[in-house]
Amino acid sequence: MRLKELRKTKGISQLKLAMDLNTSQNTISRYETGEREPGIVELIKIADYFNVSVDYLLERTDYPQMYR
Amino acid sequence: MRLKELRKTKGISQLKLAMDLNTSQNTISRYETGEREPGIVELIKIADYFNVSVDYLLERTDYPQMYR
DNA sequence: TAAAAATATCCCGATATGGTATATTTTGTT
DNA sequence: AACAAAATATACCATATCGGGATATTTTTA
Repeated sequence: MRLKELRKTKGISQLKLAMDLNTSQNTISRYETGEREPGIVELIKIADYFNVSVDYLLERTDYPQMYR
Repeated sequence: MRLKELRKTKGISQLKLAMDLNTSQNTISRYETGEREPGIVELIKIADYFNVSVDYLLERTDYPQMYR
């Protein structure tokens, strides 16, 4: 997950992100370290928050172009 | 999830899909009925299988264009 | 309309998840 | 450099969620 990178770019702390997403700081930490994985709902919340596609968030760059 | 639709388009049964994805038929059924949600790994497997983006799979059509 | 195929659901053990609390690390100030 | 504060990571734990096997139900086919 490109979470840490996106968060850093936005210049916010795990705590602020956590509050904005209605979750807790340690949960964000775990996503970033890869210790835990968010469910689909949370995944979409995160993508929306940073205005990126889920594919981008998941670092899926290597897919065909005319990909729906 | 646009799973049922994709599967139907491909004209395969839940069982065949399950075997191809190394899982069981009831798991596919539950994804399709929305009773359960796949984790990220499974989600990506499914997107790859059908050659679609995760966003498409998740029916995320309503996002800005120059979206990374 | 009976058999076969496909799909949905029940039950259950195993695993993963998220929260609180706490430890550790990093950053900033003097 | 030393200390305080902020930021991040980890331990423990209760609970939720997951997936499988078995089975029920529905749909398709002959």
